Amino acid sequence: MEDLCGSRVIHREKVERAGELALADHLVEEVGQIFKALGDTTRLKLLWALAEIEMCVCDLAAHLGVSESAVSHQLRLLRTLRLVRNRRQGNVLYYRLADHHVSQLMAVALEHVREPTCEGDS
Amino acid sequence: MEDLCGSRVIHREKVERAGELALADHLVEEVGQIFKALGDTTRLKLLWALAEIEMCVCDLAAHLGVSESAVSHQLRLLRTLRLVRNRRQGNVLYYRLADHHVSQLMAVALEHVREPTCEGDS
DNA sequence: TTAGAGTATGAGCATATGTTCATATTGGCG
DNA sequence: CGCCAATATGAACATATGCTCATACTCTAA
Repeated sequence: MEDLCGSRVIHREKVERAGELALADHLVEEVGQIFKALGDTTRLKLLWALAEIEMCVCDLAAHLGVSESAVSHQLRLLRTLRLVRNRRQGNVLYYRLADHHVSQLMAVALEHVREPTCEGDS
Repeated sequence: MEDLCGSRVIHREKVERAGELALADHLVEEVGQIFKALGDTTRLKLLWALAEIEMCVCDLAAHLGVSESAVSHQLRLLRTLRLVRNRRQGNVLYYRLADHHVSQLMAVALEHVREPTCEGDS
C-alpha cells in the first residue's frame, strides 16, 4: 500500500487507470444534474405523465396534487436541463418531453427496480 | 376550467388519463431513489470507475480524493439499491457494478448531455 | 388600454443530504 | 489469542433542496 494524495492505495495501477478513464468534471457535473432532476418524485411523476400526454402547468398541478408554483419551479429546472420543452397556445403553455432519452432513462430504471432481487449473473 | 381536488384544471380528460397511466407510488419512490443515487457526483464517479474496473474502498477513495469513510457510506447506499455488488478476497472487498442497467443509464444520460443544444425534432 | 387567466420568479423556511470524526466490526496472520 | 489492515457504522454539522407565499410577467379579449 502506497501513498497517493494522502490516501492509502492498494492497487496503484487501478487507481491510475481509473484516472485515465474518468469523465471530464463538467460532464460528470452535467450528467449528475440530469439524474438529480430525475431523482425527485415530483419531477419524476411530471416527466412520466409528459411521456404520454402533453400538459399545461395547472393540469400537472392537479395531477400531482401540488401547487402550480411548485410545478412551474420544477418545470423550469427541467427546461434548463433540456428534459422538457413547451409550446405556447394563447395563454397556455403545453409541456412535453424534450427527447427520447428521458423516457429511455425512466424505462431502464424501472426495469432495474422491477428486476428480481436474486443474484447470479456477471 | 373546473375544480378538481382544489386545483384549477383546464383539461380534465388529460388529468384523468395521467392518473390512469401513473406509476404506483412505491415504484416512483424506488425509481426516484435510483436516480437520486446517480445524481451525486461522488457516487457517479464511483459508478463510472466501477463500470470498467473492479476496485476496493481505499482505491476508490484515492481515485476520488475523498475519505474512505465517505466512500464506504456511498457504497452502502449503492449496495442497498443493488447498483453495485462486491466480492471479498481476504480483507479486501472488491466492488463492481451490479448489472448492465447502471452503465446503460450513465450512457444514455451522457448521450443526452453531449447532444447539440439546438432543437428541431419531435 | 385595462382586466384577468396562465405562468414565472424570488425570498424564506423546513427538511434532506454528504461529509467528517470517532468508534465498531471483520478477516488474516504471527 | 491478540493485533493490525480494511471496511462499516453512528452522530453531528454544514450545505443543498423543494415547497409556500407574494409578486411580476405575458398574452388575450373587451
